[in-house]
Amino acid sequence: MNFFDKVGKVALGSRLRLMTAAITDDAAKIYELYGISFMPKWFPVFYMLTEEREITITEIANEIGHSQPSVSKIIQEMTTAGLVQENLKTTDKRRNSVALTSQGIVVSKELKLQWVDVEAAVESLITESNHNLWAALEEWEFLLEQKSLLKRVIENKKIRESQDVQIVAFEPKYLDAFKALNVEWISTYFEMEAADYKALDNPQEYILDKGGKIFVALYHDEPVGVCALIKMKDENYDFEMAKMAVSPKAQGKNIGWLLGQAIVNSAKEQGAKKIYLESNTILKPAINLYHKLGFQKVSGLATPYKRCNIQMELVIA
Amino acid sequence: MNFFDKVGKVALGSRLRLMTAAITDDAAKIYELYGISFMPKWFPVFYMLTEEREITITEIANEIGHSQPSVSKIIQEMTTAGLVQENLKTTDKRRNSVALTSQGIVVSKELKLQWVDVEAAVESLITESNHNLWAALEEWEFLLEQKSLLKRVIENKKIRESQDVQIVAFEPKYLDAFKALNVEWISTYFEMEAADYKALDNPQEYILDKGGKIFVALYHDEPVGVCALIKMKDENYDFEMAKMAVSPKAQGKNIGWLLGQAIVNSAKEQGAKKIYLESNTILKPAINLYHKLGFQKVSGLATPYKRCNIQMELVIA
DNA sequence: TATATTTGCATAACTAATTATGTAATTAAC
DNA sequence: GTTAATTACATAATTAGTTATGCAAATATA
Repeated sequence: MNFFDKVGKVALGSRLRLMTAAITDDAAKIYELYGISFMPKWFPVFYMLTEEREITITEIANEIGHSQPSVSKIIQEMTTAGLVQENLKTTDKRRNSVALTSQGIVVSKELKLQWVDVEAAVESLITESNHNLWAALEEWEFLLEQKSLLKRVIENKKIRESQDVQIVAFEPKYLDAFKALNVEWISTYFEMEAADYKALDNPQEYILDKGGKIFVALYHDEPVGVCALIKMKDENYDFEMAKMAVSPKAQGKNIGWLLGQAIVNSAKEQGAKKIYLESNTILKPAINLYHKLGFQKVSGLATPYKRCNIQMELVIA
Repeated sequence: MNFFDKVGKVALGSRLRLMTAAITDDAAKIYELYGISFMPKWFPVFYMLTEEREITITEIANEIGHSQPSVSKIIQEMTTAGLVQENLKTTDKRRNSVALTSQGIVVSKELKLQWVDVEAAVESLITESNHNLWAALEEWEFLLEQKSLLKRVIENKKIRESQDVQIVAFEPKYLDAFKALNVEWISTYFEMEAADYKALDNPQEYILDKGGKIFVALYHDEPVGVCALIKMKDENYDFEMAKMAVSPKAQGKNIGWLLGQAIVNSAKEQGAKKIYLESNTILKPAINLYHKLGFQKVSGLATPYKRCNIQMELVIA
């Protein structure tokens, strides 16, 4: 059984590598066949020179997708072979403007015949096949430019891992985690304040007994995130979302989003009309998350926290 | 405008190389993302080890399409990293039978999660695209195994060049070429005989005046091949095809085939029923060509040539 | 059974690319 | 008009593979 059928599409890179090797190995033999002393790797650079009368190293590199040092070396080799002349007069003395020599032009004419034959051979392969490799490459270049493979994998990882995350209601055994996770991030960016200690040391008294809720995110049964819904004594707001903390070790698993949704759903169930929150604009990913949850910036409320420089609310439809 | 749109499909190799680079660059970042200390290039070898409990270096190399030294080095690296154990007991002491260590098995379990995510990402790309890159690669591997790109290019070259070949009737100005081309090949393989000199020195008298024909193949107006249709005084045969010669410089342009067809067509026009020829079995490409033209082996006729060890005839339908 | 050939592997040398780095020339910023 | 930043390029170092080579073990052959 074929290796790639066994491994599956994780091996796309390996499969591409082998196909590339097969094609470029044959390319080398094709150059031999036509008896032109020309190295296959020169091809893209040389092609550019047949199109543009004069062009600089960096321009070529950008156009053909090679690195600048690669083009630099190839130009040197082709100069040695007498195909290219360097350092043509330019106003900018840093630039190395290059062009074909008359010998280079002769070789280009011989090569053009070869290119016609190769093009015809590739065309015949495309015609014979059901799946157009050339078109597939073109399309994939576009798709990967829109969203790289890396980004796509990150998304899949997030989805898979968030399936392993459980959001559960607070229990006394999570008391330490509730405090530790909050202390961790607060003391990283700010200083702990009196109001923090009150809530973190006595969540039962200050949050739960007053009609609030605390949710804990478990990843493989380990508490890695917490968030509280705190009853407010305000005519405008029913609840405050506060004390959201996610362990840095567990980032990238959508845990903030899952906790936020649990909080919002719980508020809805309790008939809340508006949820309030306080934060700080240096916490960009957090602010971003609040936006995604539907929170909008507001202002004007008093706050016991020094670190608060932004206030937001969510109006429940 | 995109480079590849401009160049055309000659640049398939370059385009494949860039796509391969894009994918493998992202692969490296993906390994980082999962925090597993594992080099991307280990992947195919490592995968084989997760499938087979014990396997030798060469077996892996054949399976994954790498060279043996490549696998050898990768195994050494993975051994240093503690993932693989080498030199497990085998009867054959040349063989290096390798397997995962217990640590390797642990890593394989972590990697399997990653593979699932990557596979899903590639699948999503395939779904989004009209042209299935994975399927195209699979198909092209098959097509290129059937007939390599090199072979396909050689065919195209032949076709293109045979379009530049003209078959014309003999004229006195081709007298020297007619002799020289024949002397060239005859003296390479055999020795010139008396019968050769008669016909080559006096084609007018010995061939044309007796109702025969001579055709000359011109490549860029240069005579590069000749062939004669000689009237026979035999009850069975109307003509003999003889004195076919193609310059080694002009080989691979289908010239033999074109000359042969001209001869056969001319014989047909003159109402011939059977054409005869003499040759030698060491001239394999020639015998092959005669077969393609429809000649079949016969025997029993007298011949003035020492070098003749095979006789053939073409019955015209 | 001695000898030749083949096989399995490691090591060395090479290749075609890449990133990293240094330097001179140019452009921008104060 | 200095000084800082940027640009264009060459050179060096690195990488992931490849072929070439040599040696010991195993197998085939005379």
